[in-house]
Amino acid sequence: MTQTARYHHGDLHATLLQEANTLLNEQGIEGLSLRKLAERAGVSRTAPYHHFRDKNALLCALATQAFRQLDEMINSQLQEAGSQEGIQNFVREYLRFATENPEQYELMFGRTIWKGGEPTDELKTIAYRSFRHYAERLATLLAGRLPARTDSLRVAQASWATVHG
Amino acid sequence: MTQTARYHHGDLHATLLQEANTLLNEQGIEGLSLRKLAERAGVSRTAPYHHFRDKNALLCALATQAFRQLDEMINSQLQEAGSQEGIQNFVREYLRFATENPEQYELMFGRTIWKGGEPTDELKTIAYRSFRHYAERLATLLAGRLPARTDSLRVAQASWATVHG
DNA sequence: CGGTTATTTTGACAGTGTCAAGATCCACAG
DNA sequence: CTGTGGATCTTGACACTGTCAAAATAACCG
Repeated sequence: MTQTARYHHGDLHATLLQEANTLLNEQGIEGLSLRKLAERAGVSRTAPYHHFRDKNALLCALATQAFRQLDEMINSQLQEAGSQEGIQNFVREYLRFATENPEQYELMFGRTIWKGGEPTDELKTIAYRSFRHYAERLATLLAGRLPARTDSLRVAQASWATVHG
Repeated sequence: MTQTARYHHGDLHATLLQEANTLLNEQGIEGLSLRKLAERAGVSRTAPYHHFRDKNALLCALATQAFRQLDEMINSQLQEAGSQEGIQNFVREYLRFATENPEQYELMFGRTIWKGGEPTDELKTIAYRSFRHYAERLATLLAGRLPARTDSLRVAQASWATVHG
């Protein structure tokens, strides 16, 4: 629906993303090669190039997907915005995402995309949007404290430290 | 002196480390290939393998070198341990190291070594030692505050955030 | 049916890390 | 001085990787 459907393969675009995700979880970010991916999808080595311009584009698409997922998680929890311990719950949920999906997390914030190759415009917009949602969410949860911007950084750093350790 | 000297090349071990460092600064961590390195050193592709078992070993050696440098910086500043604003000075110096040598910093703390390949024993010991020095230094500078461990983490996170942005 | 377009494949190229065998050279024993 | 040994380096090869060009195939639309 997002692109096309049912040609030779069926829907390679989706299949590739899906298989790339499992490959990412299995072998880590550096174990993800286009050729392995193509083989898993049952197509030839260069088939993915008609759905993603680059390997970088593929990684950006994966990261975008993960950001969407994170965003959804954030927004879904927004309704049960209790008061005090809602913060703990929120942070816990955020950390859970980071620890349960370490590879996607690395992909989202790591060097591979943001330093090496240029991130896609789509990725940039959704990343910034996600961060904005995140900051707003935190600002809502924090009634009287330091400015929200500072605290969001704090939490981001804490989650990083958690993943790091 | 550390290993050998003056055979065919002269002292490849040192030359390799040196050239690898400049290559690291020029092309970043992923632009560092053993073959380019060998070409720069004026030797054949597999020559480095008699001085470093792996590419990973080479990277670990580079990181070890950088840790030594950091350690030296920390210890050199230890003598002029003023009182209050000595902390700021220390942090500033630490951040300066991180921002002036971003590639080495990435190598020291980044994923490449600590996740992908296993770090060398030498690297691990000096990394832990460096961290210990760092923590002790901070504990000395902080008279009455939170326990030192927490604060050292804070500073580490801040430096990471700085490099990240 | 024919043609246009989307999709996929085959072949090729450059670059990477790494191993196995051979060549080269230095140092030191005889 | 000479040759043996071990350190050092090179050549050749293999299996990967990303990526491009050109050909082949299949679907759609008129």
